[in-house]
Amino acid sequence: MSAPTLDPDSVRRTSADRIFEALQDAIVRGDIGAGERVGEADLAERFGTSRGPLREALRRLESRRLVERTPHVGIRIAALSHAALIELYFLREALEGMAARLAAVNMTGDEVAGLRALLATHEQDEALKSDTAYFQPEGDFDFHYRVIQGSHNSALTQLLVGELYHRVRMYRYQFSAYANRPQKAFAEHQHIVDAIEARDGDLSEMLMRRHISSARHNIEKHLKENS
Amino acid sequence: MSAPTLDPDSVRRTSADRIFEALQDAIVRGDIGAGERVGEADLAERFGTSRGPLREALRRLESRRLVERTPHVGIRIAALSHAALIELYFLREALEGMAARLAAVNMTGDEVAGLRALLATHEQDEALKSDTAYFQPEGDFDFHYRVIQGSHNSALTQLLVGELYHRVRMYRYQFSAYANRPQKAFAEHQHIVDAIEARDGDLSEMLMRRHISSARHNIEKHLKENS
DNA sequence: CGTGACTATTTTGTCGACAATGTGCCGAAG
DNA sequence: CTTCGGCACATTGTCGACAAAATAGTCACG
Repeated sequence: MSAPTLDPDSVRRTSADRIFEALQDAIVRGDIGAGERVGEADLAERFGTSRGPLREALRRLESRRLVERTPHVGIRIAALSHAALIELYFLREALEGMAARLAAVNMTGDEVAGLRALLATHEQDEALKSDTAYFQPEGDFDFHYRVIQGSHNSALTQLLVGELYHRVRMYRYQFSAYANRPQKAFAEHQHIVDAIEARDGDLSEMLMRRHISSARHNIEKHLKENS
Repeated sequence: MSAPTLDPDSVRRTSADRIFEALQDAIVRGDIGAGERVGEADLAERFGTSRGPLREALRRLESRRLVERTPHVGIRIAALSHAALIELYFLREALEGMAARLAAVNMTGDEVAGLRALLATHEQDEALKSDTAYFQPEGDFDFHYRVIQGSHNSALTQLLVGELYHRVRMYRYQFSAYANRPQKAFAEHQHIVDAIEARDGDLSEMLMRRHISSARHNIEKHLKENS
């Protein structure tokens, strides 16, 4: 039963798609420095393809604001600024607050149960790493991702997952001034799930907004200290 | 003083940019029917260019959700659905509510004065057309556009202007089930400006949310009647 | 008569070459 | 010595041709 090419989607995956993902990953992780100027020919050779697919990947990254382009001049990786990061968190507050409100109404019983199970696994991880006091980003993303999906509003989901989250991840990787408040964040996640389970939309939104607002304040504090 | 090439930006305008704008306009206005399948070669010939720039324009339209693409199959103009339109208005409620709140804090005195002046011109137009009871879309967009800009939050502005508004315009053109409540909308605009001028962020957000919510209810009513 | 596989056509994906534009360097004039 | 102008280089924009994939039509078989 082990088919030669078992990937269900990679068959349909075009070369531009692969470059897009690889490049996005490289940018998010900081392998290519923020603000750095890059040439199309270099990148094409680096990823083993021609300039055609590469340009398509770049266009997509441009629309996600991960690269900036000026005609006839070239492209550069998006520059990171403290102000832009704060703006992003204000956006998240409004959008994920809305998501939490909708999730309280629209999430199915199974989805709520899944969210609870996710928190249970986090609790175990947390118990183990309570000393290091380091909240691994992936778990946090998982939680927020599920709440967003739970809104059952596809326009909202696409906006958050497809546009904003990559930028948030980029900042998380490259400004290490983050989280370090795992217990608090975990407790807040719990309260949010409680409110969703109680189908209390108002409370869910309020708790989510406060959760993200706290994260923002934490970031602002770190940024001020390190400058 | 009439220079030969007086355009400040079109010098730097690439062919793909022109196609992008032209195609976007054609889609928004409905010259190309929603849901219709289109071939790259046809479009390229239709716009008098080759497939290279056209594909770049299509990628951009795809990221704005105006066209949908499946690899190796082709592209089709985004389909319009009632559900998607309602989702869009919920998004606007959250985002423009946030914009109004920020505008109340961040708008300069000149910007507020400009907003007042805009409403004055609307009032004149409105007085003339009060019988036809038809609120021209451009004026409404102008108002919302200025409030968004007044937020002085570039991430928010780019999101609303660069991603959402074209879709809203598309629905406005193609579902004619709209507005027909010019006096009410105009009065709501006035109240929003009042709140902004008073630097009352809470009230500004509330009024903007209610304004958009009313528009949504109006649309829902129209949609129900025409089906 | 219906269903399945195969082939042919159409459409998209990819590539390399050419043209156009912007940038930086170099030299000459003030 | 500084500044303006022109030239050469490098990079991006555009184009046409080729390759790969999917759809649709057709034919044979049950």
